[in-house]
Amino acid sequence: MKMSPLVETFVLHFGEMGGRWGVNRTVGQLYALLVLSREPMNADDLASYLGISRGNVSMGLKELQSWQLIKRVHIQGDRKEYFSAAGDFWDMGRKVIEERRKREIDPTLTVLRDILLDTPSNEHDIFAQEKIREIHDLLELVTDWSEELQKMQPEKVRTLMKLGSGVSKVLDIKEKLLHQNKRSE
Amino acid sequence: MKMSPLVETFVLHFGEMGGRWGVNRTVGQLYALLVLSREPMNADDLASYLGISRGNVSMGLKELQSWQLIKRVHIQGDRKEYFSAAGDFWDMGRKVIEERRKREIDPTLTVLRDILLDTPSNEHDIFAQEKIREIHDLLELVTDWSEELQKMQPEKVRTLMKLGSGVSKVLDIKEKLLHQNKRSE
DNA sequence: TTGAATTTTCAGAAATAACTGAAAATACAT
DNA sequence: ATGTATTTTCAGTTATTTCTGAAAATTCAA
Repeated sequence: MKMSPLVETFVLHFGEMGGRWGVNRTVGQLYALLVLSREPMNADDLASYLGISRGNVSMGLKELQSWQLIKRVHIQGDRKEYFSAAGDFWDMGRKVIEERRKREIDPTLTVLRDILLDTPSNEHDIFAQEKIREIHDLLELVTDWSEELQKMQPEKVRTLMKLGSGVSKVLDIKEKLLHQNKRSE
Repeated sequence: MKMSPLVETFVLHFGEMGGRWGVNRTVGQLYALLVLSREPMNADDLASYLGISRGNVSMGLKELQSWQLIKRVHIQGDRKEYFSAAGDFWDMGRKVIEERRKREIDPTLTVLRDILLDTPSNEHDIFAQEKIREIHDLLELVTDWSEELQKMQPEKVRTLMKLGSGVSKVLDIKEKLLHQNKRSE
């Protein structure tokens, strides 16, 4: 089976990009194809469209499910399993960020915390530990913040982003209000 | 030459993580080692500490320089070139985000824009194009915002992050002020 | 210049990751 | 239970990435 040129361009590009984000080409292509199709698809269709083996599709779908990016769909009178993209692209962004944090940042924080518990034994290790503390604190700040953003309603986040550089001014306003309160206490 | 256990733990872990972020293990290790050392190091030292070939170090240093994460240092009376980490870890975070955007998001935006210029020829392509527009708009919003953050002073960004979920309240206040102004016009 | 010290390059080797396809396992209808 | 449709697994193959080390290029002092 063949994809339309429009779909094909998107799917192939997304496959390449998938490689850069933590997933392999196939996983990227599978997801792209499912996002663009209104109807759910089964593994055979997917393999045929993408020109890859049945086994490879199975692996890819398994991974996408573990990322909760796709969902199984049952179709009346068909024994095959069908799949479609779960949620919108905003959800997918969230999932990817969350998952990457779990796999990349969290283990690092754990290692850094362990290192910080040790007592440095010489001049050089004291310096190293200071640097590591700096890195640890920054990573912690960023992950905490990203968790907060995840919890906020998408609409709020959108508003915040649209604000652009205006956020700077809003922060100033907040500062001013704070000082006023202090003075009136 | 051997690293202290403290340094070694950090360097090895950073190497692993480097693999996940767009760089290879060696590049990650080189950077980690340079960050933790007060004195600049030359390529031979680095190769010896990390137990890798001279050529590999040369490649790695070249890449780190292209990312502007390290700087060359000349040392009096020594013909060897020395290197040290450029800027603090905050800078490095910025560089990595910027570089990744250039390599991963920007090309995608270009492709998506091209696709959006086409006129869809059937029902299915119309649906696909709608989805692609959604994705395009979100990616654009996020990249624009990330550019804004890059331009802001680190201190401001830090304040914003520390605010955490409080940002939501600040946004509400801003809304209220806006409405008041409108009413009083 | 010449030559020694140093860095860079790159072909081939080694290590890692991705993919295929057939066999094993599972799910389901009768 | 039995047979068939379907999915999953995984050993072996292929493709990709990373690394080595020796040769070529560069830098610099004399």
